[in-house]
Amino acid sequence: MYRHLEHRLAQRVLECLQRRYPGVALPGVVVEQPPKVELGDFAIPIFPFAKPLRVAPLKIAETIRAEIGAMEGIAGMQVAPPGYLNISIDRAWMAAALVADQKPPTEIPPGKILVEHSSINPNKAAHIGHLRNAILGDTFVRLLRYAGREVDIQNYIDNTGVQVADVVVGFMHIEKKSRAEIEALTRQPRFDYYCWNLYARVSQWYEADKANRQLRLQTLHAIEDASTETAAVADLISVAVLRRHLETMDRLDIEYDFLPRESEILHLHFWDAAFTKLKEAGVLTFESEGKNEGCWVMRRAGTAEPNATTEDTEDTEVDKITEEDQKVIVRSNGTVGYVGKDIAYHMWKFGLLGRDFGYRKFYRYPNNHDCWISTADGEKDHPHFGDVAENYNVIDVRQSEAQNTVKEALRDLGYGEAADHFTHFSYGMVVLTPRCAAELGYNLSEEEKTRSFIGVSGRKGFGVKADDLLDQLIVSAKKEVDSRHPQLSDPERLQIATQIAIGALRYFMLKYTKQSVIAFDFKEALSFEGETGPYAQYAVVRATSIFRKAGVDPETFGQDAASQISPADLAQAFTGEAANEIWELWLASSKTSSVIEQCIATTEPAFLAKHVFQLGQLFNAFYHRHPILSEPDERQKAFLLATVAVVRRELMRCLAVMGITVPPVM
RNA sequence: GGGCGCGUAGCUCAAACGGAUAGAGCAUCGGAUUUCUAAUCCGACGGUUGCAGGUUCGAUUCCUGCCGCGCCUACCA
Repeated sequence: MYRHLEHRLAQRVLECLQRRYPGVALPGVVVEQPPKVELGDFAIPIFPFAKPLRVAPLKIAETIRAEIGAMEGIAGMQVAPPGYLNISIDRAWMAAALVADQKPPTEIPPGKILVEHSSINPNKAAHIGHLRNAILGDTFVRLLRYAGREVDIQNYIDNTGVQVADVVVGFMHIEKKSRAEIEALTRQPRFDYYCWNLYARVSQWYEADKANRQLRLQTLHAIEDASTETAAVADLISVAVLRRHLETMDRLDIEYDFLPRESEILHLHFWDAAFTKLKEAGVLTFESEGKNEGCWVMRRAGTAEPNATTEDTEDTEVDKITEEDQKVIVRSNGTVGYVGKDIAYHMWKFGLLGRDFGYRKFYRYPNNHDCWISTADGEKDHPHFGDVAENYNVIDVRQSEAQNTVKEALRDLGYGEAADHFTHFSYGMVVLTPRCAAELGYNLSEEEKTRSFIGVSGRKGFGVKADDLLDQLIVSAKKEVDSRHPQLSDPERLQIATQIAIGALRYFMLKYTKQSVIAFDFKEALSFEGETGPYAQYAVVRATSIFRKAGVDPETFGQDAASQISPADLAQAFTGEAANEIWELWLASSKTSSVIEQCIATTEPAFLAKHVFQLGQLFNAFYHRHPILSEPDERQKAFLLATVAVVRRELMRCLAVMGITVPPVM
């Protein structure tokens, strides 16, 4: 409702100005919140209009106030120096809408959205960096679904790359294991941990004797040919590790719909179809000399085009790209690189390739949801993937240039629409503090000791594994739950501890803005106090507890409250100086849709985490100041209970979007 | 060398589109529970927003230069 009002207000103000000053080009109306509730609920800075209108800000504000007319939901407007228009919401009106949980209809853009996230190399256990990716991606999916959008979740699997090849080398050439032995190993619990250690050993083995690297190339080559024994082993390993990744992410309530694999992009010749179109459109050029002789190259994204400004229509001569600005797409030996495959894959995503994967069911979640995987020959009946209107790739910032190159390739192919709806959801790395590195027993080199942080390295086997972190969080939470609720059964306490652990982990990964580098530290990640997931969960638990003691069901209380509390009661409750504090809580509760809209528009889930914390803070302060069950005035008591019901509902909603559930007690 | 990003309190981070007195958490110190759970609340302490200019009514935010740090810049993925 807040969001609806916000939009309507901005529109009305603009209309008012256009009516009063016709023909003048005006900047957009910005709606923000005044620094204090006493000043009002919305604030519109008028300064930007002063120049184009050639009128003093205060005077313009006064004009709007006088001429805008009545608006449903708005109680009044005030002009504030040096040039703000402050607007007060009709508190009783807004509160009644909130109690009744009214949602104004919204227009939902047509078309399906594809969110690609996780995309972990299937050669070792997932670590904290992958957790950040998956949690950001999954939360973004939940944001979109909350906004009514249809979303497909894809997890791209690079099962034929160097990283898988390295582990295959480890099994076949260092450990000299047979296919049957490897198969037996894949059935052991946490096979991905085994691979984690082996992968680190392979890297050392390469270091020890450079000649060993020959095997990497041979193996890589063999994997691409599906008929080889090596390819069979690689498939065995990558599928087993992939399954482990799905299990790990499922612990956090993260699910996928489809797992497209690089092997199918190769075997179903996606690239051939894309290559033809890229050549026809002149996106790729053949280099006949220089260091990239014999390669098909394209311009790297972000490098300037020579005559971008001068628009000569007749100049069809292909612009020479300097070697430095060239991105090799097809190598001189005829094989295609990663960016090329990615271009083909993205053409498929937008339904522009003219080819499709085969599909088969791969993994069934406990809730019976099926996750599909790509295959050469698939099942006849399968859901329709791809052909989407919008695409978001959750990939860390190091791939910005590659992502932009794919986007520009789409644009240069003439698919401007697709390029415009291609979004690289970029985020910063998770790194380790030197203290954390020391706790993990890692010996820092002299050079590393001087740094403020150390990067996670799968190659060195250096990092915090996702399952380990989650296990540690659960143990830590369980200790607290055990001491607080000894009367509960052990499985019940474990269940609660798990919910708290997930809440802490997901909140931790979401509270930082996405571009910031997270310096991982066990002390902060394992904290359950202050700005954390458990803080917000605890606020809801307290709210639930009030209803339990009052013998009222909070879920159905809304409808009852709407009939029991009259608009006059609400108006009464929000009058007077002291009422500002409770109103602030209602106001914050009304913002869910507005905050979620902002998160989507800016691809920034951290705003929601911030909002949840602020709402929790306001509620906890309210909780301390207002004893509810002992309130003698029945009408006041009903109002306070309605307040708790609304805050509880909105907090749970926001937490659900973050993938966080709330235990019955804490 | 070129490109992208970052630099805010002791530490970790906010402040979308330039706006009202730059805010939180942690840490430190001092308080609060006969009450709906103290995983909570209240208070104190803590700032030349890396440096120097510029743009303007107004700059943490935009522009230029400099300093420091990170990433990208492979016929790897």
